[in-house]
Amino acid sequence: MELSPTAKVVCALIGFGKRTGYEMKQFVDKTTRYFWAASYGQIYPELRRLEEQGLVVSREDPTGGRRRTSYALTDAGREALTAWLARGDGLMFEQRCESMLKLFFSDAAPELRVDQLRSFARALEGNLAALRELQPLAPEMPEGPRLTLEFGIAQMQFMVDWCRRMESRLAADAGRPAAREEATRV
Amino acid sequence: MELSPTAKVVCALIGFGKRTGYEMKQFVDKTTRYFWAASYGQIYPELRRLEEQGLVVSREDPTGGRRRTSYALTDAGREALTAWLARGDGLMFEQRCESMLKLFFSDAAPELRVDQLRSFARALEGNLAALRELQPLAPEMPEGPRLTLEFGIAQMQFMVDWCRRMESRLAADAGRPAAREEATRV
DNA sequence: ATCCTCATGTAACCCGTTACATGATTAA
DNA sequence: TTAATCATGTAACGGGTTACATGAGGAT
Repeated sequence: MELSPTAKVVCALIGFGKRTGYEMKQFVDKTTRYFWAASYGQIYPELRRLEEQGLVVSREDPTGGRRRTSYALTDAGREALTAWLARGDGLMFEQRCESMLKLFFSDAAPELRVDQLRSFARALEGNLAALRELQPLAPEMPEGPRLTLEFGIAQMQFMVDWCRRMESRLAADAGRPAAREEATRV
Repeated sequence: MELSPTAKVVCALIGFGKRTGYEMKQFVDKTTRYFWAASYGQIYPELRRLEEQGLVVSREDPTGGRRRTSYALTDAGREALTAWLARGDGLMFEQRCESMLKLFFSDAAPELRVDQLRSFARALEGNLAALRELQPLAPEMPEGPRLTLEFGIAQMQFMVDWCRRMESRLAADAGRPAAREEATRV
């Protein structure tokens, strides 16, 4: 039983104890979004599909007069989930980073390079700050989430540091080659 | 003039000296793919669209009897390109990493954690090796590509190291329970 | 009253990948 | 002559985001 990308997260989220579509989305936005995002437009239809396939069961679970639908894994669902975790595939690591793209092509406008790096670093620092806010909760977390949080922080820190290093390297280089250019050209 | 994501790369590639759709694709696969991929299905239609919009011009440029279409930026195209590079937006950094997702949810099957980490590290080492093969060309590269290559290598190295560190940390944690298991089992 | 949060959903779109078709040239 | 490479293209599909609609309950 091959799960679609979204089906994987959804099953995993149910297995993790997130029972409503709404709750799943909130949780994803707070935790996994840095390496795996999900929108309502994926979650709700996927829950339906998974129920049709018999991997989850729904149950009406209103809070007062407010309707709510809770989901739970069936045996087949639990099986599919552990099978997914056990499979050695899905090692993919994809990035889409417009800042790096701009940096790559920055020779078309070299004077903007340092600024690009600087604003990229600032943006990353925003992410870093958001992750750091979760850190106090780390001792209470299961090992999986704790490890990925730690990774996220380390990774953001690495990228910020790299940008800062490049910034100052470029700033330093800017003096000398300018001097050389001057010497040869003038 | 707001460029679509693909339009940005395509214009930048032409500005960089890549003139045919085929050449662009080869180049992207060798260089930017780690932070920005592109397929024929995007490139060729985009070139058409850009020509309609007057940002590029095409020219029939056959090699022998083999037809070929070369593209060049118009003034409007060059302007759009530098405008894009100058804009402070597009700081987005997106990742999609199934390994991290599995790690996050690994408490559903903790015994698989070390293996997951190990195979993730191996996959990353593949990327790292591919990037290292480009390194000898670095001195000949323009600064932009050289910087992003350096970033790619450092980033992959960082991730591999992180995985290895976690592997041994987890192994050490498991060491005690494992020893206990052995003691009881043998 | 008003606004925020809880909660569910969907339609329109954007975007991108895959897989295939086509055909010429060059290297083995 | 056969395979690989150069070269262009597209149709079908899958997947995801955005924006919106709806409505109840709780807080100010």
